[in-house]
Amino acid sequence: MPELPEVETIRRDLADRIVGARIEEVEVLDRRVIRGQTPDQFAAGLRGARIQAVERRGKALILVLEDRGFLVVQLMMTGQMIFRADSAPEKASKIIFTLSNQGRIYYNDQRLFGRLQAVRVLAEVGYFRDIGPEPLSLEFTPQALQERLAGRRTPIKPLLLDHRVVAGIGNIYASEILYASRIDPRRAALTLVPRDVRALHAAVVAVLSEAVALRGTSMRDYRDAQGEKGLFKTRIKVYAREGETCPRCRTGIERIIQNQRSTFFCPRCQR
DNA sequence: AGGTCGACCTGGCAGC
DNA sequence: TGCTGCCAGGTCGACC
Repeated sequence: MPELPEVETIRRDLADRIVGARIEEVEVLDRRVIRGQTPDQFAAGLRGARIQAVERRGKALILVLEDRGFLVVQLMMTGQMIFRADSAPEKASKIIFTLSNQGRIYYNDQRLFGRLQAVRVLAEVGYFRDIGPEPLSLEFTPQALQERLAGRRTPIKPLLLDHRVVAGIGNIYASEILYASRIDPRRAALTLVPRDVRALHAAVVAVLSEAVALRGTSMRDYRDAQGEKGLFKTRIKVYAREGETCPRCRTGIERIIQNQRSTFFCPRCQR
């Protein structure tokens, strides 16, 4: 589900509420969301751990545990991390963490694609191997982007979804970023000239920054750590707007399939 | 190595 | 009221 802006929103919300608390109990209601360990091992490894910080890398949420390693949460399509003071499990609740501050975190996941791993070092998590730059950090420059696109014959849209190129962009923001930079999603990456790459870089930063400021996009399932929707949906220009008109030129927005995933774009002003 | 595709899951919704 | 098919914020491993 969530892309960088959504995970970052959850990270900030959780950091305000759980840093300094201890995990007192862990109830695993569906073992399929746990990776690399049995539910008993997973729970035993986390019980008693103090939460030192809540971080994020790409779309992964990282709970830093004092002297106990890390809890890495990948929400995938429909995962949620909801913090509540009262008891409120839902049908989709798969793990319940009870904390020392009277609160609970409900890991909810409709489709069960999400995964949680308790690890000693982050390198144990496959997703972090070869992960690209954080798009809202100083390391993400037009040059860094150019280097990662050089020589690639793949269309630019699926490359934006590749977290080894740049971390944290998903299917909604990939379409929005290409619209903002006026680049046709079907163009092979190696056809982008330096001016295109600069425009693309600027759009990545601008779109993701605004989406973070508006607490992400709720198309269907996304909720922040309080269970509230994000506000960026009103700013969406093309995603899921097939047949509506382009805000810039009034041409009809089209939907195509690339690597089995929908892409939305304006065929007139994206070139 | 780079590129593409199926698999993993559940549920909502449109159309008949 | 069904039923069917399509669609969904992601990642990974298996192929060519």
